[in-house]
Amino acid sequence: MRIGELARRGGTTTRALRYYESLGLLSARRDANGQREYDEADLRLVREIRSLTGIGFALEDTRPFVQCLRDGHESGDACPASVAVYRRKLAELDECLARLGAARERVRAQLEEAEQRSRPCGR
Amino acid sequence: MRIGELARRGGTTTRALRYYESLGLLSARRDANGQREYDEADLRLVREIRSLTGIGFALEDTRPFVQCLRDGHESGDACPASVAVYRRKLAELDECLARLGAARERVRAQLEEAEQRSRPCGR
DNA sequence: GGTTGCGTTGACGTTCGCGTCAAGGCGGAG
DNA sequence: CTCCGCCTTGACGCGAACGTCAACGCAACC
Repeated sequence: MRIGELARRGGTTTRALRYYESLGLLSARRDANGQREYDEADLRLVREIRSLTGIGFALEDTRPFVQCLRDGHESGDACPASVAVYRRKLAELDECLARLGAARERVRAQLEEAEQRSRPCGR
Repeated sequence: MRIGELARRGGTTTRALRYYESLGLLSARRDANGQREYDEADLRLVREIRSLTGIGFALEDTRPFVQCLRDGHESGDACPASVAVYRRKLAELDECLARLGAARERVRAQLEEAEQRSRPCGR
């Protein structure tokens, strides 16, 4: 299949696919006219990338998963490097959740205080 | 006071202050040499901006608070527009927390699953 | 022959909040 | 005089993940 079909089936755009290629995440054979030619394995890679970035992974973070699939594993997270990314991401998410939770609490307190001031005498 | 002192006392940089001015958040009188001249009220504005951005507010979100102080209110959040930003931010934070919490759960589940596969027979 | 639809590369634009030069002016100390 | 420290404007850089446009080629259809 060519790049347009891969984009449609992968739920993305041709621009994104070329971008992934520029990062070395994807590679393509070329046909007689110099057009990129992909197969089902490439579609699998694209779906892995989109699935992970959909969760909030950076493109760089998807690299071990893609490599894992390329190495013939049936799942992108079957390799230690991928699992390490999971762990790191989990820690990042926990830290981010803590910061946001603290921020939320500060905003909530400020809001409450401001509302108190606007109704000085109860209720 | 001039821009360097305002930056120090406000806990930021001269570059940031000029940037705020370019956004219309800050304004400055000029002395005979064309240099920016600030007073304590300006310092107050800068501290309001820094305080809010420190919580995670975008610079645009600080505008109502700054305007509120300029209008003579003793607190930047004494105006309805500021309180509205509080509410909006609170909602944004809640949504963000929900998304991140869901992402965290997905990653955690993936991680657990991957670890199961790597130790097929328990323990 | 012209149009449509697919592909190609290259390069600039976007968003945010500044950082980091560049090139110069002004005032005071030594 | 030079040097230092402060100030001025203007302009480019950054990082992420592409969007968008330009200008072109190739194949098929009418």
